[in-house]
Amino acid sequence: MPRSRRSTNRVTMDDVAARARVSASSVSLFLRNPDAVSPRIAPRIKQAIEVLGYVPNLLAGSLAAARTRAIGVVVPSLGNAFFSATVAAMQKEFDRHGYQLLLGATEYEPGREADLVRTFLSWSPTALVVTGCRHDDETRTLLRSARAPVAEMWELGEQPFDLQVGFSHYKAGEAVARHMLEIGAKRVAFIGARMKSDVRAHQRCEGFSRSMLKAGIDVHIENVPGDASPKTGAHALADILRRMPDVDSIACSNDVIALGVLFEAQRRGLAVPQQLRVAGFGDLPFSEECVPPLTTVQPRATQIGLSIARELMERVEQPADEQEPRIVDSGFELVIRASTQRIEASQEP
Amino acid sequence: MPRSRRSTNRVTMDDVAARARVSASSVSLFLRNPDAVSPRIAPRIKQAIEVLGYVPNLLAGSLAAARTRAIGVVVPSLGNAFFSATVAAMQKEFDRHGYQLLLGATEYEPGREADLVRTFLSWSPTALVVTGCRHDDETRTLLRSARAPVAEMWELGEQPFDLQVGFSHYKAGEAVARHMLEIGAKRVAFIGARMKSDVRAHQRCEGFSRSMLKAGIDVHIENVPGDASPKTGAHALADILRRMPDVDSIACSNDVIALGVLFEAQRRGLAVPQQLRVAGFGDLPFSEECVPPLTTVQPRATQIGLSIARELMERVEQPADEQEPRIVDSGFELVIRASTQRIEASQEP
DNA sequence: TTGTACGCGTTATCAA
DNA sequence: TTGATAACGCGTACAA
Repeated sequence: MPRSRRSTNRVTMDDVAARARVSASSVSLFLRNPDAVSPRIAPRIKQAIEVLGYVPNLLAGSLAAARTRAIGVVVPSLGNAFFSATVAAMQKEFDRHGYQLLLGATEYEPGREADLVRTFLSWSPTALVVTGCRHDDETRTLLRSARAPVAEMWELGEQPFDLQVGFSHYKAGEAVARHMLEIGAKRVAFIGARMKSDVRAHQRCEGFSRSMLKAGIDVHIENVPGDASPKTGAHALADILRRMPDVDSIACSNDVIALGVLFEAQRRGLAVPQQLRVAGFGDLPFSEECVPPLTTVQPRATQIGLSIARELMERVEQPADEQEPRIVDSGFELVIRASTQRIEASQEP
Repeated sequence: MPRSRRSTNRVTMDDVAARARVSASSVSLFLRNPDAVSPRIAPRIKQAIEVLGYVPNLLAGSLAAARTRAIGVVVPSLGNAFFSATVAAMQKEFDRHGYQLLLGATEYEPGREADLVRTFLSWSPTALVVTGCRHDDETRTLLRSARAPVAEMWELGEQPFDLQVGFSHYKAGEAVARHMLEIGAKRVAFIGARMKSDVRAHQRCEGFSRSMLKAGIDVHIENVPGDASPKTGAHALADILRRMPDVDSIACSNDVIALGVLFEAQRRGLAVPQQLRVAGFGDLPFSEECVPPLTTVQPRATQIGLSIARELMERVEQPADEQEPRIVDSGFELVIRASTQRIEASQEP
C-alpha cells in the first residue's frame, strides 16, 4: 500500500515541468543557467513558473547539492554598535551573492558560542563566522570538524582556522597610552565594562595599562559590570574622582562609556580637556560630534564585515582545494580630537 | 551501474545506528523523544552519537518533516538601535525554542523587502517577521501565499496578516506635541531623517505637526537625507537657526538626532532648556544621561521582540488551525526630562 | 539539448 | 518498543 504523504500542496518543480511540458531536469537547468536550455522551451518554463508562483525549495536543493547557501555568524551582542555594523556589512554582501545570513548572539555567556556553532553546523552552512579567536575546547572541536571555511573576526592571534580579519586590541590600547603620555598624562585611569567576559576590551586595557606602567605610571582600572553605556561611564567617573581626585586622564574601553564620562564631567563643571583628558574606543557616530569631540580608536567595523564576506565568497566560489589560512590585519586608526589636548604646565599643580 | 555519490563523508544517522546496533528509526526517535526508546538502547545511541560526533542534518530533517525551524526577519537597518534591540530579544527567545533566526535588512531601499521575503520563503520558514505594515503589492502577495504566520512589528495599521505588535507613531508624535504645547512652545521645528523612506518617522512627524497646527502653530519641518545621526542633528539645528532664529522648541524623529542638537546648542552657547527645548524619540541608553537629560518617547523595543517571539512560538507549537489575526499595541511612554522645561514668561521677548 | 534514474539524510507510516 | 520502507523536492551523472 502506497504511503501518501505529500500533505504540503506546495508547487514543486514537477508541477512547473508538467505545465511547461518539459522534464523537471530542464526546469532545474533553466533555473541555474537560463541560457543552457533552448529558446523554445525557456519562455514556456518561465511562464509556468510565474503562473504557478513557483518558489524553489532551497532545503531540497541544498540537500541534493550537499551545500547550503547559508552562512552562520556568531557575535557577542547586537546591542554593540561595532558588531551590528559588521553584521550589516556582511549581510549586504552575502545577500548580493545569494547567501543567507544566520545570526546568533552569545550575550557574552560562556558556552553559548559552542551551542550556536553546533546549531549552525546542523544547517550545513557554506561558511561560519565567529567573533574573536579565543574559543573553548568544544567550540574549537566543532569548528575544526566543519567542512566549511571558518572566519574569525575582530581580533588577531592564536592559530587561524581559515581566515582571520581583525586587529590587535592590545596595540590599540598601547596607541592610546602612547598618545596620553605624549600629552603629559600623569594620573591615569581606565574604564572598561565586563572585562572578564569581553576579552577584547580586556586586551585594550592590558595594552594601555602596561604601556603606562613602562612609563612609570600605575593605572587605576575601573572594571564595571553590565553592558557598556553612558550611565556606566558616568558612574565610573564618579567613583574614580572619589578615589583619585587628581586624575588627569581617562581612557575608556568604549566610546559610549567615554560619552558618559563627558556628560558627568560636564555636570560637575570639570572642563575637558583642560582639567580632564578623555579617550574612547570605537569612533561611533557621536564621537566626532560631541562636546568636546572625542579622541578615540577607529576600528573599521564595516570594513571587517566586507573583507570577511568577500574573502569567504571568493573561497567558496573558487574552491582551490586546501587553501592556506589567511590573516588580514584590518588595522585601526587613532583619531585625535579635542578631548585629549596637551596638558599645559601652568595647569599642573 | 550504481552511482555512488556520497562524497560528503559526513557522519549520518545511519552511521550512528550501525555503531549502536539499532535501526536509524530508533536513532531518529531517540533524538526527538529520548524517553520513547528502551533504557537498554538509549545509552548505546547516546554514546555512539558522542563518539562519532554526530550532528543532525537539519536540511534533511526539515525536508522530510516539511517544516523548518527557521524564522525569517526583515528589518530596515541594523544600524538603528531600535531594531537591533528588537532583533536581539527575538533571537534570544527563538533560540530558547530551538529556532534559527534568518536576518535580512532592507536599508530602506524600495524592492528589497520583497526580495528578502522571497528568499526567506524558499527556506520554508516556520514564520516570518517584517517591519511595519506598509508593504508593496509584491510583498503582500508573497506574504499572503506563505504557509507560515506573518508578524508585523513596530507599527499598527492596515489589515494584519496574522500578528501585529507595535504602536501608533502618529500618536507618539501627538504626545510630544501636546507636551510641548503645555510647556508653552510657540516657534517650533521638527527634524527627521530620510522621512520619505522611513514611513514611521514620517508618521511621528505628521502626528506632531498636525497637532501643532491645530493649536495654530506652523511647524518648520527639516527632512534631512541619510541616516539619523548626531551630525545630522547638529547640521539641522544650524539650518533651522538660520531660517528661524527665534525657534524655541525642536522635536526630533530620533534621539541620536536630538543628541546632535544638544551638542550643537552647547557649542553655540544656546542653553537647553532655558532658550531651546528639545525632544527626541527612542529613549536610547544615552538619553537619560546626557546634559540635559532628554525628553523622549520610549518605544519598548525589547518588549516588541519578545512579544512577537512568544506569540509566534505559541502559534507554531499549538497550531489551533486558522487562528484569528491578533493586534498587540505595545504602547509607548512619553518620558519627560530636563530638556523640555516650561518656558518662563520672563524669558520670552 | 532533453530526459531518466538515483541519491542526498532525514521523518513518518505501518507492520512486526 | 523497534525496524523496514516510502516519501520529502531537487541536483546531477549519464544516456538518448
